[in-house]
Amino acid sequence: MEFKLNSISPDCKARAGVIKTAHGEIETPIFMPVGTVGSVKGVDVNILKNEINAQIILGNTYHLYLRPGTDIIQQAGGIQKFNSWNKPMLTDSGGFQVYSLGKIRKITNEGCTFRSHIDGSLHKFTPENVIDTQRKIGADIMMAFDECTPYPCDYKYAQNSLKITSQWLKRCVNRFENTTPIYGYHQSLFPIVQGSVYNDLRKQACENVMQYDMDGFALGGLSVGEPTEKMYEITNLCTDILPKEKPRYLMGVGTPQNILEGIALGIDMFDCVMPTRNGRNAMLFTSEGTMNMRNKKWANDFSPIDESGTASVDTLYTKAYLRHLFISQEILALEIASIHNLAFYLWLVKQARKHIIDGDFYSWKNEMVEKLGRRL
RNA sequence: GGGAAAGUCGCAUAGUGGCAAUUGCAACAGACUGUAAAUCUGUCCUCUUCGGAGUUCGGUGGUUCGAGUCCACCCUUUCCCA
Repeated sequence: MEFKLNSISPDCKARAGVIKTAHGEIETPIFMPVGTVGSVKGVDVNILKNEINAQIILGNTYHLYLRPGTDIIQQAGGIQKFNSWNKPMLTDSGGFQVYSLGKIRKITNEGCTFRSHIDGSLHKFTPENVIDTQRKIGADIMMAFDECTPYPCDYKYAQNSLKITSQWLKRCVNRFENTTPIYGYHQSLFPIVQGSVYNDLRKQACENVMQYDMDGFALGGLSVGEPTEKMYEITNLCTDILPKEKPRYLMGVGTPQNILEGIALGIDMFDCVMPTRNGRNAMLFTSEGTMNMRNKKWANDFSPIDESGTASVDTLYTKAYLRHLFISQEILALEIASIHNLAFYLWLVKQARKHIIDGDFYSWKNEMVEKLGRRL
């Protein structure tokens, strides 16, 4: 994998670059739609490519391991063939499930045992088998196995968790370096910086991950409930330390505002379930603010969903119709909202990139953030 | 004409002497950040300084300390027999 920086903002840390992977190029900063089980919920691959202009999507090791299982994916020739996406993919390691499945998992130094959320069966994830599984899934970017710490998280817990995550990283890297891709193309491994909201732990975590010459670095354990300012503060601290010539990925972030601020702080990659999940729950993000499409005020608003939207659904359908679909619990509502939100997110990062290259990102960003926070 | 059953907060339901009154739907809001989420939460008779206060269960009377619940009559609806 290659990363080339095209330009850096004069008045903040925003960067525009290009990541080259075996499945194609990714222009950064980029938002990566989440497709946990190998599918971006409610959105077909053609729409993802042609309407949304997605360049890379996520999959999840834990979910794909449980279903359909790595055998099937291997028989298909890797995840990009299995889901017909055939473009860059990234798999999360299951580290987030260490956090989100808190009640049905147990962490040890060795790894983490999970109860399947599907049938309750017991499964053990270790840094080694998580790398093996990600090799079998075949994403271009694999994530190290970590513990995404909860918030609030006391210092002692964060410190101990970071110790485990660091040990796991060492084992992940070791396994990564002693295995080869199954499908003949290069796969990268991104370490994850943890350390909760503690500056010294984060600094220590950054220095720890930097000892490995990996293709990119991620910030994890943020946007889990901490104050937004804290998230920015930690992000800023980390991007000051992490190597400039490698992509930085802020995991699980976030709102459109979070993404623009993240870009200003030197982040290149983002992913979040928000555009799809909130879309399914009737929330639309637009350049003028957010809308709850279930609200009565849209009942007879026959204006386009988003006049300035880039997806065809934005001008094809009206707000009143979309509200009707949500109220009637029609599956089409979820699809339209997901397409709109993802197209908006991808439009947003593309604009950000353009303004970074043009050199006026910072002022544009401030203007946008103000608008994005509105409630329509 | 004769007989039977039933009328509860938008709709549908629960309730057979201590209830502002069950549940579902609908309605109206809110939440959602590396997806156990097409999910979850709240409001849903009126007013409220959120402590409460005031009016309710087809209607009118009555029994009772107390009635959606018991009694009488009336009104309405449904079904059955002529």
